[in-house]
Amino acid sequence: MNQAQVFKALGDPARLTMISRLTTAEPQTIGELSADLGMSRQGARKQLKVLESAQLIQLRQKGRQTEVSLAVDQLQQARRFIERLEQQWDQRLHALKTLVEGHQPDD
Amino acid sequence: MNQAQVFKALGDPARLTMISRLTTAEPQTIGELSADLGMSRQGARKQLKVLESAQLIQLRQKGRQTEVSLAVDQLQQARRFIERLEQQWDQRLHALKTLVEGHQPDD
DNA sequence: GCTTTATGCAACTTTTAGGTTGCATATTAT
DNA sequence: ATAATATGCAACCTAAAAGTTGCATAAAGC
Repeated sequence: MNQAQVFKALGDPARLTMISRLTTAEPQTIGELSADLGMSRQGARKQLKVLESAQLIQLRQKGRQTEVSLAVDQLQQARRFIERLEQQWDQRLHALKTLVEGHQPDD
Repeated sequence: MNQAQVFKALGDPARLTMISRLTTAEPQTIGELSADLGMSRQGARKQLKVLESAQLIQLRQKGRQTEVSLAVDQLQQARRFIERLEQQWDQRLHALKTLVEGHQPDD
């Protein structure tokens, strides 16, 4: 799984709305999730496919309807990715600070 | 600042590379950051503009060159956004679990 | 069996993104 | 002064994304 792809999938208001809805109630059917997004059912369906390819959701056939559930793992990985960036960034700052202090022993 | 816009900005390999580079060395000039991305300087410049509109980086003119630095705040907000989603999700699971246990007092 | 519901898929249009080339310009170095 | 460097901006091209409409179909309800 490509990290950029996951962020890209999250980078759309409609898709972010659907993800957010899934955190509060789950599973939901494709029909439920596709309502009130200001677009056609088929339009929403396309966005769900994007989320599915990014492995942010899972689909499961249930009779004539399809249940959608959140794949929290992928969300977690996205968060951790950002976390690592933040860590790298401030590790560098600390290293820099130590270096500077080393050159000025009397603080 | 729009949350989807930030994720969208992160949702491209070249842009993610630039952000990542900035966590390890900063500030860098536009020229430095634009090298080795497999695209022209002007192409890279466009991507930097995307990152700037998403407020993930800041530009600062310095003579004939421009320094680019990371705006960690925005990264932090993105991470927190995902964190909140994860929290909502597992708060719901706990609520559900409690509810179920309430109905089956003898576990 | 007939109808309604919940979907799927393909073709098409329009908008946005990603990237290029070409040229202009201000700053620094010689 | 001239040349080299570090940029900027606009026009253009191509490809991908976002969304639509129209039609097909399997499952459920009556």
